[in-house]
Amino acid sequence: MSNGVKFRVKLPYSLKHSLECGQVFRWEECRGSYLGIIGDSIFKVKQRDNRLTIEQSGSLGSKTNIEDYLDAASDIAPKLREIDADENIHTAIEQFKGLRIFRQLPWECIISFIISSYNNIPRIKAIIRNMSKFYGKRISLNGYSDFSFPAPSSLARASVRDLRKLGLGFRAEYIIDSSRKFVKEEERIASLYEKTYEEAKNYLMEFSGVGEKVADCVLLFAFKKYEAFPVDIRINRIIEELYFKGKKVSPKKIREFARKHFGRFCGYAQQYLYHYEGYRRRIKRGKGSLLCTE
DNA sequence: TCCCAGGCGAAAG
DNA sequence: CTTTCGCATGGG
Repeated sequence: MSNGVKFRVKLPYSLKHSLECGQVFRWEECRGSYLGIIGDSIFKVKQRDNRLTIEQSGSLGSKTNIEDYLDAASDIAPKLREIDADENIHTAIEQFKGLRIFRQLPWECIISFIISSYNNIPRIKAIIRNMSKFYGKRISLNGYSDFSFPAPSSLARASVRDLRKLGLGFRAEYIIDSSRKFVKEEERIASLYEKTYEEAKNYLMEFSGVGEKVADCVLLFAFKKYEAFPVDIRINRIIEELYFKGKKVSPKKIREFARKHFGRFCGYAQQYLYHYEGYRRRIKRGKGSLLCTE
């Protein structure tokens, strides 16, 4: 069974760019719609102009607030105006008009980004699929079937051997340790919404496998801390190239530069630049003919 | 065979 | 304080 819901969004809003920019790992394009899994539900979402049509598996009483997750109620134009500090970011904003930062569930976000470390996106997705298959439960929507994200208690009980078999590698211990901590301290996690960026970051970095970058991803993608600027290899590279003449710069310096240069919503700048960097690389590697930005 | 991937933690400088 | 190194796994 499924429930249909419609939302009006304030443009610019791009479901496509938001789902494909690398902030989420469990969404797939499917004949003009997108199918995704959040918590115990499968969602099917379609955008037509300023309207989102959403179907959800399970009951209406489900605790996942999809409108909030999809950032369907806010207007990003003011934020974009604030980060629009130069020609580079301006181009990225134009290129991916409507890209939104969603609001993910803290649990799923923490685990997903622990898995993301020293890894690539196709493999991150595959590992999360595997994990869900073995530690989640079967769920379905309109004949389409999949598995829920594993519950904290399920992963807390897993063994290193079993997790390694799913391809987690050296991250298996991180996942188990962090799951146990999460189970013990779930109330503290919820309280992070009211904490400052620094306080919340210090706490998140107590989790095994969570350093500065992963903590910043969780703060940005699950807690709406838009001053978080996650610096991974791609962001490091493109900031060096665009703002430091290609000279080597440490992640710490990159973060400090970004916070000053793009302002209090620098997390949004990060996501546009991250997606923009991937776009530029694809053009360079393959079909260099279309839409060269030089 | 080498290189890379949305880094982290521990060790060394 | 900053820099360096090992880490599992799979794809290009």
